[in-house]
Amino acid sequence: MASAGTRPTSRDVAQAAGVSQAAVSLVLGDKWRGRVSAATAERVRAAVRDLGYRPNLAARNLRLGRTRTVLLVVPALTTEFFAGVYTGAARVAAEHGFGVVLYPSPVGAGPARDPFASAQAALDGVIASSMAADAVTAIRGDQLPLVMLDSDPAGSLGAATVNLDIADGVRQVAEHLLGLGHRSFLHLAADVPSWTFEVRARELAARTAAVPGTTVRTARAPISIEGARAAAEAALRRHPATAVVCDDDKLAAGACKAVRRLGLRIPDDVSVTGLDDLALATAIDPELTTVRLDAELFGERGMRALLAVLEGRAPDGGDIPVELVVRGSTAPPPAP
Amino acid sequence: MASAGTRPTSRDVAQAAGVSQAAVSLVLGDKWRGRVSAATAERVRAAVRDLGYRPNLAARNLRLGRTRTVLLVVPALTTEFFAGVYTGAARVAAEHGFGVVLYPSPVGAGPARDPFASAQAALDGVIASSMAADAVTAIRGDQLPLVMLDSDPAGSLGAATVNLDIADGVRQVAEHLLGLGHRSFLHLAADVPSWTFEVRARELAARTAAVPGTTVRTARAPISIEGARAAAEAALRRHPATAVVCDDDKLAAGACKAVRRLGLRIPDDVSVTGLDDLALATAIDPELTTVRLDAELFGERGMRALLAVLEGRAPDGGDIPVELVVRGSTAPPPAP
DNA sequence: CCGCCGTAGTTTTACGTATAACGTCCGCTG
DNA sequence: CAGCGGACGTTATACGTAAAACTACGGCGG
Repeated sequence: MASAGTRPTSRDVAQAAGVSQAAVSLVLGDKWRGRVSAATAERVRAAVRDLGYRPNLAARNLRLGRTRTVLLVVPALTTEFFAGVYTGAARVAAEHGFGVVLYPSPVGAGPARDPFASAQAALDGVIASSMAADAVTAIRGDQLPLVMLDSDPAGSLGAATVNLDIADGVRQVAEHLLGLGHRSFLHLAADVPSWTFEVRARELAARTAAVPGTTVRTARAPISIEGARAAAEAALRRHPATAVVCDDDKLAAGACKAVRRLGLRIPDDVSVTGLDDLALATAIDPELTTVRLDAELFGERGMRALLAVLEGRAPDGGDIPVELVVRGSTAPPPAP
Repeated sequence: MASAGTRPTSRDVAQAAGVSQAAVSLVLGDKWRGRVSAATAERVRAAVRDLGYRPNLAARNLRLGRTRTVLLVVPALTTEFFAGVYTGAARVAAEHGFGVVLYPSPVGAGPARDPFASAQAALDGVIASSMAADAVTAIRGDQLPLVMLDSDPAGSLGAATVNLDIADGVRQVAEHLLGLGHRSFLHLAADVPSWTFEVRARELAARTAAVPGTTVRTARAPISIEGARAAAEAALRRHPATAVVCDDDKLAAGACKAVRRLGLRIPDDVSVTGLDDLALATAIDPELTTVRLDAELFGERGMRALLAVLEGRAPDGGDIPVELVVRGSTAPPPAP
């Protein structure tokens, strides 16, 4: 019996059950068939319960050379989007006996201190949002299996990638607004250097360029409601537009405030669209026309891709489809 | 030199530098003064850089018997509040060489599967939100140092607690509304069994009871905008009120939608208050009068308390002050 | 000249687990 | 009846690190 205050080890269990430490390991590892009698196995399990034994994970990880733990690197958790990503990833991970540890990259912290130093856990692999890419560069030293979420397939450090079909989402938004008759756009862009935001800009430009007489101006804003409000208000004051296309729902919420400040109504005078479909989208009035992203599926696919890499298989590709959700913030432009 | 594909160990470094493994450990642990010459130490560091050596954390954790990692157990990450808690806790942790791992307790998952099985990391301690208390009961088996956030000091499983002064926040809200002249209240309560929500109800009842002629009715709602809207709408339809006090900002956003659905205006006909001061509070129109909680300080204090417990010191008490933020959603009630 | 201390290391051990390798005993088959 | 294989274990070892215990040597005070 271990002295009080010390956690019991498998050896303590063995002693209590009157067997060797190896037998305990076999029973707990469920590898005892044909090696230990059922009666002995039950005696071991009883001793485990009695002593409240829990295996020392550090020792197990050392012995096995793997941890069955992966790190999910996300930008700051100020949006519930990554909650969904985590949920999806964690579910798939659990099905395969893995755990997921979250590393919210300190926002704007530059090329972050090594995430491993911070999340001291020993890891088998990493899933990283491209929005936290600067934190990930530190990972390249270690040759840990890596999956990038929403990253440029070309320049993704050679890692596997899983992407949402953002281009299709922007296409749907553009065609919805063009179909309503809008011809003058403000693109409220996120002030974040990230491939996925570049895709938005590129696709919007391409779709509007296809319709003659259409103008698109761009304003950049930090992803915060107040920052977006200020940027949108300034931009609209200089160059009025009938449609404001925002890179995400938070920016759209700010844009709505800007429009109202200018004495205009939504959607009668100005239409506004978001992207994400957060809770925020239905909290504001009118509710936001936006693009729904399936965050959980995103996380699931990310985890599946990482498992594939870990097992030496090729991750299966294919972008994740997205869906336009039309609500009350879009309508035909006012008659001239 | 380790064979390609294998991570170099401290022994590989030792061989490359022409010293013993122990010397490497001394140099890396910064305990070499008087034990290893400066020249040799530099040779070791060069070898570390050359080989790209990184210590095996599993081995270190096993050897030291501690991990310098703590677990932060939170309810689902669907609010940015816990992002702040994490940030604060992680900052303090980093100052002390600790890392923080996040475990978002699966919402409504009942007495959760052992969080350790999920977050496979070996841990030195746990900080847990009382809203994820059911997940924490599993922890009691292990005698890990535990700090509870916003938990009943009486029934907190004997763990240290750190609390926000929620009672004071509710008091400020009540006096603000009573001062404006409101006498008929609806308390939109969170449908979550948690001590901190009980405190809200108790304090609101106490403050309003002090003013004759005041009525308070209670409606319970799940913490989601749509759920809150439905609950508030039904409650207001049965018993009109001039002030809706909500247990958090999300509920308040739903309440605002309910009020508008009933054809009433905010704040002219009905005042609404929240609690949290999330981004949501300033996203809606009018902006929400609410109580600002300092999430980062909360996380900081939680981590400091855990460090105190780990070092055998007594955590210093004292609730964290909160602050009423008056915005556009509250005004005097309409004249009768 | 002896003992002692400081410097500069090395050798050895322990952390707790998983598993390969090794023993027994016994019943059965050829 | 020799021998063999399955059931039921045990013994021994390795994972990579940190640190205690040990070695060796040069200089210096008494």
